[in-house]
Amino acid sequence: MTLTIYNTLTRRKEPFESRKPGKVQMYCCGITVYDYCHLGHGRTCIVWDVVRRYLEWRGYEVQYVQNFTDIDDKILNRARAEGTSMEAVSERFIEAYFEDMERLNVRPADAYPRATSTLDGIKRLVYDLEQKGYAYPEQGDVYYSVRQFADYGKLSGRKLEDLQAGASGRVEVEDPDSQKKKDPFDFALWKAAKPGEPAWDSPWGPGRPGWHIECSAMVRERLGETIDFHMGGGDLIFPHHENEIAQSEAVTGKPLARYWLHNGMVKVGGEKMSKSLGNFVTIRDILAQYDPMAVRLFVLQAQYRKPLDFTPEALAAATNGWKTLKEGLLFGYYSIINNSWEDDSPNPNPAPNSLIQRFREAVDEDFNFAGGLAVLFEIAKKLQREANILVHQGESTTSVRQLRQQWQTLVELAGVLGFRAEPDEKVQESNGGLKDEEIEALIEKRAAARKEKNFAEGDRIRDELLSLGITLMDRPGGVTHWHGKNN
RNA sequence: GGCGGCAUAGCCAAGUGGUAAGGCCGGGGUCUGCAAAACCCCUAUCCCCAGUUCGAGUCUGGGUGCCGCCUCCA
Repeated sequence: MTLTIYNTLTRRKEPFESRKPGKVQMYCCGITVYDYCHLGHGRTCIVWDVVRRYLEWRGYEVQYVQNFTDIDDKILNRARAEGTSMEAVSERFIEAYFEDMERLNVRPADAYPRATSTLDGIKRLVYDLEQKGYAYPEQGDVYYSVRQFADYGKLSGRKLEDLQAGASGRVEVEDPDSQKKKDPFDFALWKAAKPGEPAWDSPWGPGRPGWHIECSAMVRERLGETIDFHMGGGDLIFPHHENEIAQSEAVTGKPLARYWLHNGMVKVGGEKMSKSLGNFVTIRDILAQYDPMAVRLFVLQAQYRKPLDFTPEALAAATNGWKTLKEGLLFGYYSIINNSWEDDSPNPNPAPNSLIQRFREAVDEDFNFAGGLAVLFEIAKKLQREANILVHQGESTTSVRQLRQQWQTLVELAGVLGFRAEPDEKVQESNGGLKDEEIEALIEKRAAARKEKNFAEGDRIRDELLSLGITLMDRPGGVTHWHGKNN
């Protein structure tokens, strides 16, 4: 079976071949640390986290690097507004980033280079570009000359003639800085220091790096001239990734990345979630209301390249879906099942698992996690059913060995998708503070009342127990079973 | 204006030319004094039109609608 991946560069699905056998190098454009992450960032992080996990599960040794942009106007503005330093602001939000990601169960990257720690590499790259005639200094700034790079536009599928300066309405074409450029699409590699701004020494005078150059420098420094995957949000295709290609490939003459992968945007009310529109919801706000794994499920149920609408209804649906998966994942922890496993001889030669095959076939097709999830749900539903039958009726028609194998399969596949389920001990142990004997006594009292057709009293006792989290089940034959919230 | 993408049941959503995965919601049934829990079952011809084909959600052309990008963006 072959892993097939949609490559933005070629606009096609291509069979995946790593550069070095068994090894994959990935670089993901991270965040500018001037605020808390919103769900859009969350989606990006979750999607590439799972891609990484999947590749590892497929047997690759993955090297994963993600940057923090910690030199930027927006960070500076925030620092000014708060009367602190750029460094203080970025430190704060980097810390918040890690907290959010830990909760979402996003595995840490192997390295998190920052712009401030990559200045030597950045300056070297700017110098190399200047030497090769791709960059020109202007009043302490240094600009990249897009006309020098013949392939400019190959990633985003644009030609310079097609580009319309200022079409996004974000930049004043009459901006004084624009006047320094030879071409409106030239972009800054290095910006001369302005009074009161943090600055670093350079051959072009004190200043700070432009945005695009840090990623080129980080990839070169940490991973090499050509990597396997370069990832990021779809809004980075142009100009950010286009410019990275221009910078890196002008110097090395080699492809920066073999596969360019982009995830779709999160939308709110039909529009892209973004800081500038003010329609964003931070991850921590969402997690105050929803289970992190429900958020993960919400993200992974959509094809990663398509837009994903954020609505309370969708999150609620994901929350319910997660309950099912969680129950399946916790199947092996139910003592009634677990105990009987002890005697079961280990499966010496597990047969080729068709469930795993189906999962792999689905996900191999351009990371179709939604398709893979269908397999997880199939197993989880089965286990949920079996667990209920065991709890309610005491026996199952499925062999213990089979159940265990399915549970292990579910745990394995859920792990690939980054789902984490922990038994909720607090709920499990709470029988409303009552001892088993006390509960049994109440049930007997209720049985007596019911025998006398005093259903009002019987229902009162049932409601009382229910309010303590104990559910009663009247089985045929007048037998009443009970269980706490968590079985 | 340019480039690109998307349109599948009430909602979310998968789908590699051969008669539509999965999730959520909802409905029906079994059981029950009534419930609860549990179990079982049910819910689409794929935006419109025209082609290619023995056969199209799946390819081609046209249309309509929505979205993203065009130097802040995940």
